[in-house]
Amino acid sequence: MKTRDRILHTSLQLFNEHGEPNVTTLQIADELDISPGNLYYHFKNKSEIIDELFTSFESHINNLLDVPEDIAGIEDQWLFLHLVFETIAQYRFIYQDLVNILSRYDKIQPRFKRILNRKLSASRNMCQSLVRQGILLANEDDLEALCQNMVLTITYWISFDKVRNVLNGQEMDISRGVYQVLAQIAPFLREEERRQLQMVSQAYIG
Amino acid sequence: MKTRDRILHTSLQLFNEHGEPNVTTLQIADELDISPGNLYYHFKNKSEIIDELFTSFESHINNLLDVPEDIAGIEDQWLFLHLVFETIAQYRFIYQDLVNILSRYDKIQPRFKRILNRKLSASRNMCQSLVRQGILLANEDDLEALCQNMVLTITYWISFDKVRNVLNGQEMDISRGVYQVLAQIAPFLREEERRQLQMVSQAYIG
DNA sequence: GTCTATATCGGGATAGAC
DNA sequence: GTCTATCCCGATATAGAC
Repeated sequence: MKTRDRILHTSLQLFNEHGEPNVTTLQIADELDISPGNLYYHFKNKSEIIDELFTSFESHINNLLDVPEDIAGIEDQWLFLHLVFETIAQYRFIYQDLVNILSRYDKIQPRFKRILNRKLSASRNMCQSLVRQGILLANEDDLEALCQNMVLTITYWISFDKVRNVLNGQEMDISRGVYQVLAQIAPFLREEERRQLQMVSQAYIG
Repeated sequence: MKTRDRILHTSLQLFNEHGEPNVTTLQIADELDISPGNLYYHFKNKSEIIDELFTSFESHINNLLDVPEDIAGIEDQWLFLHLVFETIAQYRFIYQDLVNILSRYDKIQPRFKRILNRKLSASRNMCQSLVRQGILLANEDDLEALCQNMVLTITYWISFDKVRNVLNGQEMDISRGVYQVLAQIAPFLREEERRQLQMVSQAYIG
Protein backbone atom coordinates (compact mmCIF):
# COMPACT_ATOMS: atom_id res chain seq x y z
CA MET A 1 0.00 0.00 0.00
CA LYS A 2 1.43 3.35 -1.05
CA THR A 3 2.10 5.96 1.61
CA ARG A 4 -0.44 8.35 0.15
CA ASP A 5 -3.17 5.76 0.49
CA ARG A 6 -2.07 4.81 3.96
CA ILE A 7 -2.40 8.44 4.97
CA LEU A 8 -5.92 8.56 3.61
CA HIS A 9 -6.83 5.31 5.26
CA THR A 10 -5.50 6.26 8.67
CA SER A 11 -6.93 9.77 8.50
CA LEU A 12 -10.35 8.33 7.84
CA GLN A 13 -10.09 6.03 10.82
CA LEU A 14 -8.91 8.73 13.18
CA PHE A 15 -11.46 11.24 11.91
CA ASN A 16 -14.27 8.76 12.42
CA GLU A 17 -13.06 7.83 15.86
CA HIS A 18 -12.22 11.22 17.31
CA GLY A 19 -13.88 13.72 15.00
CA GLU A 20 -12.02 15.56 12.25
CA PRO A 21 -11.49 18.79 14.22
CA ASN A 22 -9.83 16.85 17.03
CA VAL A 23 -7.31 15.08 14.83
CA THR A 24 -4.07 16.86 13.96
CA THR A 25 -1.79 16.14 11.04
CA LEU A 26 0.88 15.22 13.56
CA GLN A 27 -1.34 12.55 15.10
CA ILE A 28 -1.97 11.09 11.68
CA ALA A 29 1.75 10.98 10.96
CA ASP A 30 2.49 9.47 14.37
CA GLU A 31 -0.09 6.76 13.93
CA LEU A 32 1.59 5.82 10.65
CA ASP A 33 5.11 6.12 12.02
CA ILE A 34 6.04 8.65 9.41
CA SER A 35 7.19 12.23 9.80
CA PRO A 36 4.87 15.21 9.43
CA GLY A 37 7.13 16.41 6.64
CA ASN A 38 6.44 13.21 4.78
CA LEU A 39 2.72 13.69 5.16
CA TYR A 40 3.01 17.17 3.71
CA TYR A 41 4.99 15.80 0.82
CA HIS A 42 1.93 13.80 -0.19
CA PHE A 43 -0.70 16.36 0.70
CA LYS A 44 -0.49 20.11 0.32
CA ASN A 45 -2.55 20.57 3.49
CA LYS A 46 -5.13 19.03 5.73
CA SER A 47 -8.10 20.11 3.65
CA GLU A 48 -6.70 18.21 0.70
CA ILE A 49 -7.00 15.05 2.76
CA ILE A 50 -10.56 15.87 3.70
CA ASP A 51 -11.41 16.78 0.14
CA GLU A 52 -10.04 13.50 -1.13
CA LEU A 53 -11.92 11.50 1.49
CA PHE A 54 -15.10 13.34 0.70
CA THR A 55 -14.67 12.64 -3.00
CA SER A 56 -14.27 9.00 -2.19
CA PHE A 57 -17.40 9.01 -0.06
CA GLU A 58 -19.25 10.89 -2.75
CA SER A 59 -18.48 8.36 -5.42
CA HIS A 60 -19.45 5.44 -3.19
CA ILE A 61 -22.75 6.91 -2.11
CA ASN A 62 -23.64 8.18 -5.56
CA ASN A 63 -23.01 4.74 -6.91
CA LEU A 64 -25.53 3.38 -4.46
CA LEU A 65 -28.10 6.11 -4.83
CA ASP A 66 -28.09 6.06 -8.61
CA VAL A 67 -29.19 2.50 -8.92
CA PRO A 68 -32.59 2.30 -7.31
CA GLU A 69 -34.99 2.79 -10.19
CA ASP A 70 -37.15 0.12 -8.76
CA ILE A 71 -36.50 -1.45 -5.43
CA ALA A 72 -39.66 -3.41 -5.24
CA GLY A 73 -39.59 -5.84 -2.33
CA ILE A 74 -39.26 -5.11 1.35
CA GLU A 75 -36.24 -7.35 1.52
CA ASP A 76 -34.52 -5.40 -1.26
CA GLN A 77 -35.29 -2.14 0.42
CA TRP A 78 -33.79 -3.40 3.62
CA LEU A 79 -30.62 -4.38 1.81
CA PHE A 80 -30.46 -1.11 -0.07
CA LEU A 81 -30.78 0.97 3.08
CA HIS A 82 -28.26 -1.19 4.84
CA LEU A 83 -25.69 -0.51 2.15
CA VAL A 84 -26.38 3.21 2.36
CA PHE A 85 -25.98 3.15 6.13
CA GLU A 86 -22.78 1.17 5.88
CA THR A 87 -21.31 3.71 3.51
CA ILE A 88 -22.27 6.59 5.74
CA ALA A 89 -20.84 4.76 8.73
CA GLN A 90 -17.57 4.33 6.88
CA TYR A 91 -17.34 8.08 6.43
CA ARG A 92 -19.24 9.12 9.50
CA PHE A 93 -16.78 11.88 10.39
CA ILE A 94 -18.49 13.98 7.71
CA TYR A 95 -21.88 13.53 9.32
CA GLN A 96 -20.75 13.89 12.89
CA ASP A 97 -19.43 17.40 12.34
CA LEU A 98 -21.57 18.24 9.37
CA VAL A 99 -22.29 21.91 9.94
CA ASN A 100 -18.73 22.54 11.02
CA ILE A 101 -17.16 20.77 8.07
CA LEU A 102 -19.49 22.33 5.55
CA SER A 103 -18.79 25.78 6.92
CA ARG A 104 -15.00 25.37 6.93
CA TYR A 105 -14.63 23.58 3.60
CA ASP A 106 -17.13 25.44 1.53
CA LYS A 107 -16.31 23.59 -1.67
CA ILE A 108 -18.00 20.46 -0.44
CA GLN A 109 -21.18 22.20 0.60
CA PRO A 110 -22.97 22.04 -2.76
CA ARG A 111 -21.71 18.53 -3.26
CA PHE A 112 -23.21 17.42 0.00
CA LYS A 113 -26.49 19.06 -0.82
CA ARG A 114 -26.55 17.12 -4.06
CA ILE A 115 -26.18 13.93 -2.07
CA LEU A 116 -29.10 14.94 0.12
CA ASN A 117 -31.19 15.48 -2.99
CA ARG A 118 -30.24 12.09 -4.29
CA LYS A 119 -31.23 10.54 -1.00
CA LEU A 120 -34.57 12.23 -1.37
CA SER A 121 -34.99 10.91 -4.89
CA ALA A 122 -34.07 7.42 -3.79
CA SER A 123 -36.61 7.61 -0.96
CA ARG A 124 -39.27 8.79 -3.37
CA ASN A 125 -38.45 6.00 -5.77
CA MET A 126 -38.77 3.44 -3.02
CA CYS A 127 -42.14 4.77 -1.96
CA GLN A 128 -43.48 5.25 -5.44
CA SER A 129 -42.58 1.76 -6.44
CA LEU A 130 -44.69 0.61 -3.50
CA VAL A 131 -47.47 2.94 -4.52
CA ARG A 132 -47.45 1.55 -8.04
CA GLN A 133 -47.70 -1.95 -6.67
CA GLY A 134 -50.69 -0.85 -4.69
CA ILE A 135 -48.92 -1.78 -1.49
CA LEU A 136 -48.53 1.71 -0.10
CA LEU A 137 -51.43 4.06 0.29
CA ALA A 138 -50.84 7.74 0.96
CA ASN A 139 -51.64 11.14 -0.48
CA GLU A 140 -49.06 13.52 -1.92
CA ASP A 141 -48.46 15.53 1.25
CA ASP A 142 -48.08 12.46 3.42
CA LEU A 143 -45.68 10.99 0.94
CA GLU A 144 -43.58 14.12 0.83
CA ALA A 145 -43.38 14.42 4.61
CA LEU A 146 -42.55 10.74 4.83
CA CYS A 147 -39.66 10.99 2.39
CA GLN A 148 -38.25 14.05 4.11
CA ASN A 149 -38.27 12.21 7.39
CA MET A 150 -36.65 9.20 5.80
CA VAL A 151 -33.81 11.37 4.54
CA LEU A 152 -33.45 12.96 7.96
CA THR A 153 -33.17 9.58 9.61
CA ILE A 154 -30.74 8.29 7.01
CA THR A 155 -28.63 11.37 7.51
CA TYR A 156 -28.54 11.53 11.28
CA TRP A 157 -29.20 8.08 12.64
CA ILE A 158 -25.55 7.22 13.06
CA SER A 159 -24.75 10.45 14.86
CA PHE A 160 -27.81 9.98 17.03
CA ASP A 161 -26.77 6.47 17.87
CA LYS A 162 -23.26 7.65 18.67
CA VAL A 163 -24.48 10.33 21.04
CA ARG A 164 -26.65 7.90 22.91
CA ASN A 165 -24.45 4.85 22.95
CA VAL A 166 -21.13 4.82 21.19
CA LEU A 167 -19.58 7.72 23.10
CA ASN A 168 -19.46 5.34 26.02
CA GLY A 169 -18.05 2.37 24.23
CA GLN A 170 -21.10 0.55 22.98
CA GLU A 171 -21.31 -0.81 19.46
CA MET A 172 -22.92 1.09 16.62
CA ASP A 173 -26.24 -0.38 15.51
CA ILE A 174 -26.79 0.07 11.79
CA SER A 175 -29.63 -2.41 11.48
CA ARG A 176 -31.60 -0.46 13.99
CA GLY A 177 -31.22 2.58 11.77
CA VAL A 178 -32.52 0.69 8.78
CA TYR A 179 -35.44 -0.40 10.88
CA GLN A 180 -36.17 3.15 11.98
CA VAL A 181 -36.38 4.25 8.36
CA LEU A 182 -38.65 1.45 7.25
CA ALA A 183 -40.79 1.82 10.36
CA GLN A 184 -41.81 5.17 8.96
CA ILE A 185 -43.18 3.52 5.85
CA ALA A 186 -44.84 0.73 7.77
CA PRO A 187 -48.05 2.45 8.87
CA PHE A 188 -48.86 3.24 5.23
CA LEU A 189 -48.46 -0.36 4.12
CA ARG A 190 -51.15 -2.93 3.53
CA GLU A 191 -51.66 -5.33 6.40
CA GLU A 192 -49.87 -8.15 4.63
CA GLU A 193 -46.72 -6.25 3.72
CA ARG A 194 -46.68 -4.72 7.16
CA ARG A 195 -46.44 -8.18 8.69
CA GLN A 196 -43.77 -9.06 6.17
CA LEU A 197 -41.73 -6.03 7.23
CA GLN A 198 -42.15 -7.10 10.82
CA MET A 199 -40.73 -10.52 9.95
CA VAL A 200 -37.75 -9.07 8.13
CA SER A 201 -37.07 -6.67 10.98
CA GLN A 202 -37.12 -9.41 13.55
CA ALA A 203 -34.75 -11.44 11.44
CA TYR A 204 -32.18 -8.65 11.44
CA ILE A 205 -32.71 -7.08 14.83
CA GLY A 206 -34.17 -9.77 17.05
CA MET B 1 -27.14 44.57 31.66
CA LYS B 2 -24.09 43.35 33.53
CA THR B 3 -20.95 42.56 31.57
CA ARG B 4 -21.03 38.94 32.54
CA ASP B 5 -24.49 38.57 31.08
CA ARG B 6 -23.56 40.50 27.98
CA ILE B 7 -20.72 38.06 27.43
CA LEU B 8 -23.07 35.13 27.72
CA HIS B 9 -25.59 36.75 25.42
CA THR B 10 -23.08 37.63 22.72
CA SER B 11 -21.33 34.28 22.96
CA LEU B 12 -24.62 32.52 22.38
CA GLN B 13 -25.33 34.60 19.31
CA LEU B 14 -21.90 34.11 17.81
CA PHE B 15 -21.87 30.40 18.61
CA ASN B 16 -25.25 29.91 16.97
CA GLU B 17 -24.24 31.89 13.93
CA HIS B 18 -20.75 30.57 13.29
CA GLY B 19 -20.50 27.39 15.33
CA GLU B 20 -18.83 27.27 18.72
CA PRO B 21 -15.50 25.88 17.49
CA ASN B 22 -15.17 28.76 15.03
CA VAL B 23 -15.66 31.49 17.59
CA THR B 24 -12.68 32.68 19.62
CA THR B 25 -12.75 34.46 22.95
CA LEU B 26 -11.15 37.42 21.20
CA GLN B 27 -14.03 37.65 18.74
CA ILE B 28 -16.48 37.63 21.58
CA ALA B 29 -14.61 40.42 23.32
CA ASP B 30 -14.31 42.42 20.10
CA GLU B 31 -18.00 42.13 19.40
CA LEU B 32 -18.69 43.56 22.86
CA ASP B 33 -15.97 46.20 22.63
CA ILE B 34 -14.32 44.93 25.74
CA SER B 35 -10.83 43.55 26.22
CA PRO B 36 -10.04 39.84 26.30
CA GLY B 37 -8.64 40.39 29.76
CA ASN B 38 -11.99 41.66 30.87
CA LEU B 39 -13.68 38.60 29.48
CA TYR B 40 -11.32 36.40 31.43
CA TYR B 41 -12.05 38.36 34.55
CA HIS B 42 -15.64 37.19 34.32
CA PHE B 43 -14.98 33.68 33.07
CA LYS B 44 -12.12 31.40 34.00
CA ASN B 45 -12.04 30.00 30.48
CA LYS B 46 -14.07 29.34 27.36
CA SER B 47 -15.58 26.13 28.63
CA GLU B 48 -17.05 27.97 31.58
CA ILE B 49 -19.02 30.06 29.10
CA ILE B 50 -20.21 26.98 27.31
CA ASP B 51 -21.05 25.27 30.54
CA GLU B 52 -23.11 28.20 31.69
CA LEU B 53 -24.96 28.44 28.38
CA PHE B 54 -25.66 24.74 28.48
CA THR B 55 -26.99 25.00 32.00
CA SER B 56 -29.29 27.74 30.86
CA PHE B 57 -30.50 25.65 27.94
CA GLU B 58 -30.92 22.67 30.21
CA SER B 59 -33.15 24.50 32.62
CA HIS B 60 -35.31 25.93 29.83
CA ILE B 61 -35.80 22.65 28.06
CA ASN B 62 -36.35 20.68 31.25
CA ASN B 63 -38.98 23.15 32.24
CA LEU B 64 -40.78 22.45 29.01
CA LEU B 65 -40.31 18.71 29.00
CA ASP B 66 -41.43 18.22 32.57
CA VAL B 67 -44.90 19.59 32.06
CA PRO B 68 -46.55 17.33 29.54
CA GLU B 69 -48.39 14.82 31.64
CA ASP B 70 -51.27 15.03 29.29
CA ILE B 71 -51.12 16.98 26.09
CA ALA B 72 -54.38 15.86 24.75
CA GLY B 73 -55.36 17.85 21.67
CA ILE B 74 -53.56 18.15 18.38
CA GLU B 75 -53.46 21.89 18.79
CA ASP B 76 -51.78 21.59 22.19
CA GLN B 77 -49.24 19.17 20.81
CA TRP B 78 -48.42 21.55 18.03
CA LEU B 79 -47.85 24.33 20.53
CA PHE B 80 -45.80 22.14 22.81
CA LEU B 81 -43.51 21.02 20.01
CA HIS B 82 -43.18 24.54 18.77
CA LEU B 83 -41.93 25.69 22.15
CA VAL B 84 -39.45 22.84 22.27
CA PHE B 85 -38.17 23.70 18.81
CA GLU B 86 -37.87 27.35 19.68
CA THR B 87 -35.78 26.54 22.71
CA ILE B 88 -33.51 24.28 20.71
CA ALA B 89 -33.20 26.95 18.03
CA GLN B 90 -32.16 29.46 20.66
CA TYR B 91 -29.29 27.18 21.68
CA ARG B 92 -28.73 25.51 18.37
CA PHE B 93 -24.94 25.73 18.61
CA ILE B 94 -25.12 22.74 20.94
CA TYR B 95 -26.98 20.68 18.38
CA GLN B 96 -25.01 21.79 15.37
CA ASP B 97 -21.74 20.47 16.75
CA LEU B 98 -23.19 17.93 19.08
CA VAL B 99 -20.67 15.11 18.84
CA ASN B 100 -17.81 17.56 18.92
CA ILE B 101 -19.08 19.48 21.92
CA LEU B 102 -19.99 16.37 23.87
CA SER B 103 -16.56 14.89 23.24
CA ARG B 104 -14.67 18.02 24.28
CA TYR B 105 -16.78 18.98 27.28
CA ASP B 106 -17.41 15.62 28.77
CA LYS B 107 -19.26 16.96 31.79
CA ILE B 108 -22.26 17.86 29.71
CA GLN B 109 -22.49 14.48 28.04
CA PRO B 110 -24.60 12.76 30.70
CA ARG B 111 -26.68 15.88 31.05
CA PHE B 112 -27.47 15.91 27.37
CA LYS B 113 -28.37 12.26 27.44
CA ARG B 114 -30.80 12.98 30.22
CA ILE B 115 -32.44 15.58 28.00
CA LEU B 116 -32.74 13.01 25.24
CA ASN B 117 -34.42 10.66 27.66
CA ARG B 118 -36.85 13.35 28.69
CA LYS B 119 -37.66 14.04 25.07
CA LEU B 120 -38.41 10.37 24.70
CA SER B 121 -40.66 10.40 27.74
CA ALA B 122 -42.47 13.46 26.47
CA SER B 123 -43.00 11.79 23.10
CA ARG B 124 -44.32 8.69 24.79
CA ASN B 125 -46.67 10.76 26.90
CA MET B 126 -48.02 12.51 23.84
CA CYS B 127 -48.65 9.25 22.06
CA GLN B 128 -50.05 7.43 25.04
CA SER B 129 -52.48 10.21 25.76
CA LEU B 130 -53.74 9.73 22.21
CA VAL B 131 -53.88 5.99 22.70
CA ARG B 132 -55.94 6.40 25.87
CA GLN B 133 -58.36 8.61 24.01
CA GLY B 134 -58.69 5.91 21.41
CA ILE B 135 -57.45 8.28 18.76
CA LEU B 136 -54.16 6.57 18.06
CA LEU B 137 -53.95 2.92 17.18
CA ALA B 138 -50.61 1.14 17.22
CA ASN B 139 -48.90 -1.82 18.82
CA GLU B 140 -46.01 -1.58 21.25
CA ASP B 141 -43.21 -1.94 18.69
CA ASP B 142 -44.71 0.60 16.32
CA LEU B 143 -45.14 3.01 19.16
CA GLU B 144 -41.58 2.61 20.31
CA ALA B 145 -40.15 3.10 16.81
CA LEU B 146 -42.40 6.09 16.33
CA CYS B 147 -41.23 7.79 19.51
CA GLN B 148 -37.59 7.17 18.71
CA ASN B 149 -38.06 8.79 15.34
CA MET B 150 -39.87 11.70 16.89
CA VAL B 151 -36.93 12.31 19.19
CA LEU B 152 -34.52 12.05 16.30
CA THR B 153 -36.47 14.63 14.33
CA ILE B 154 -36.78 16.93 17.31
CA THR B 155 -33.06 16.66 17.87
CA TYR B 156 -31.80 17.15 14.34
CA TRP B 157 -34.42 19.03 12.37
CA ILE B 158 -32.83 22.40 12.92
CA SER B 159 -29.39 21.22 11.88
CA PHE B 160 -30.91 19.48 8.89
CA ASP B 161 -32.72 22.62 7.91
CA LYS B 162 -29.56 24.65 8.31
CA VAL B 163 -27.53 22.35 6.10
CA ARG B 164 -30.12 22.49 3.35
CA ASN B 165 -31.15 26.12 3.52
CA VAL B 166 -29.76 28.41 6.13
CA LEU B 167 -26.10 28.01 5.19
CA ASN B 168 -26.98 30.03 2.13
CA GLY B 169 -28.94 32.73 3.82
CA GLN B 170 -32.48 31.40 3.88
CA GLU B 171 -34.64 31.60 6.96
CA MET B 172 -34.93 28.79 9.44
CA ASP B 173 -38.30 27.03 9.35
CA ILE B 174 -39.36 25.81 12.76
CA SER B 175 -42.99 25.17 11.92
CA ARG B 176 -41.94 22.78 9.22
CA GLY B 177 -40.02 20.85 11.87
CA VAL B 178 -43.08 20.64 14.08
CA TYR B 179 -45.01 19.39 11.10
CA GLN B 180 -42.41 16.75 10.34
CA VAL B 181 -42.74 15.39 13.86
CA LEU B 182 -46.50 15.30 13.87
CA ALA B 183 -46.57 13.85 10.37
CA GLN B 184 -45.04 10.76 11.87
CA ILE B 185 -47.96 10.33 14.19
CA ALA B 186 -50.51 11.09 11.50
CA PRO B 187 -50.76 7.69 9.79
CA PHE B 188 -51.66 6.09 13.11
CA LEU B 189 -54.49 8.51 13.78
CA ARG B 190 -58.17 8.01 13.22
CA GLU B 191 -59.48 9.53 10.02
CA GLU B 192 -61.09 12.42 11.80
CA GLU B 193 -58.09 13.49 13.84
CA ARG B 194 -55.91 13.05 10.81
CA ARG B 195 -57.96 15.61 8.96
CA GLN B 196 -57.80 17.85 11.96
CA LEU B 197 -54.02 17.65 11.98
CA GLN B 198 -54.03 18.51 8.31
CA MET B 199 -56.06 21.62 9.05
CA VAL B 200 -53.75 22.74 11.84
CA SER B 201 -50.72 22.13 9.65
CA GLN B 202 -52.09 24.18 6.83
CA ALA B 203 -52.86 26.97 9.22
CA TYR B 204 -49.26 27.16 10.34
CA ILE B 205 -47.40 26.25 7.19
CA GLY B 206 -49.65 27.11 4.30
C1' DG C 1 10.19 9.59 -0.59
C1' DT C 2 11.43 10.38 3.81
C1' DC C 3 13.58 12.65 7.62
C1' DT C 4 14.73 16.54 11.20
C1' DA C 5 14.38 21.00 12.35
C1' DT C 6 12.07 25.01 12.40
C1' DA C 7 9.14 28.89 11.05
C1' DT C 8 4.64 30.82 11.61
C1' DC C 9 0.42 31.71 13.27
C1' DG C 10 -3.59 31.91 16.07
C1' DG C 11 -6.17 30.99 20.07
C1' DG C 12 -6.40 30.45 25.13
C1' DA C 13 -5.06 32.36 29.09
C1' DT C 14 -2.33 35.34 32.69
C1' DA C 15 0.09 39.52 34.90
C1' DG C 16 -0.09 43.73 36.51
C1' DA C 17 -1.31 48.63 35.89
C1' DC C 18 -5.22 51.69 36.26
C1' DG D 1 -14.10 45.99 36.57
C1' DT D 2 -11.48 47.02 32.86
C1' DC D 3 -7.36 47.68 30.13
C1' DT D 4 -2.71 46.59 27.74
C1' DA D 5 0.83 43.66 27.14
C1' DT D 6 2.43 39.36 26.91
C1' DC D 7 3.11 34.46 27.52
C1' DC D 8 2.35 29.87 26.15
C1' DC D 9 1.23 26.26 23.51
C1' DG D 10 -0.39 23.45 19.95
C1' DA D 11 -1.38 22.98 15.12
C1' DT D 12 -0.26 23.91 10.31
C1' DA D 13 3.02 24.14 7.18
C1' DT D 14 7.87 24.76 5.10
C1' DA D 15 13.08 24.23 4.36
C1' DG D 16 16.61 21.65 3.36
C1' DA D 17 19.46 17.49 4.25
C1' DC D 18 19.63 12.55 3.19
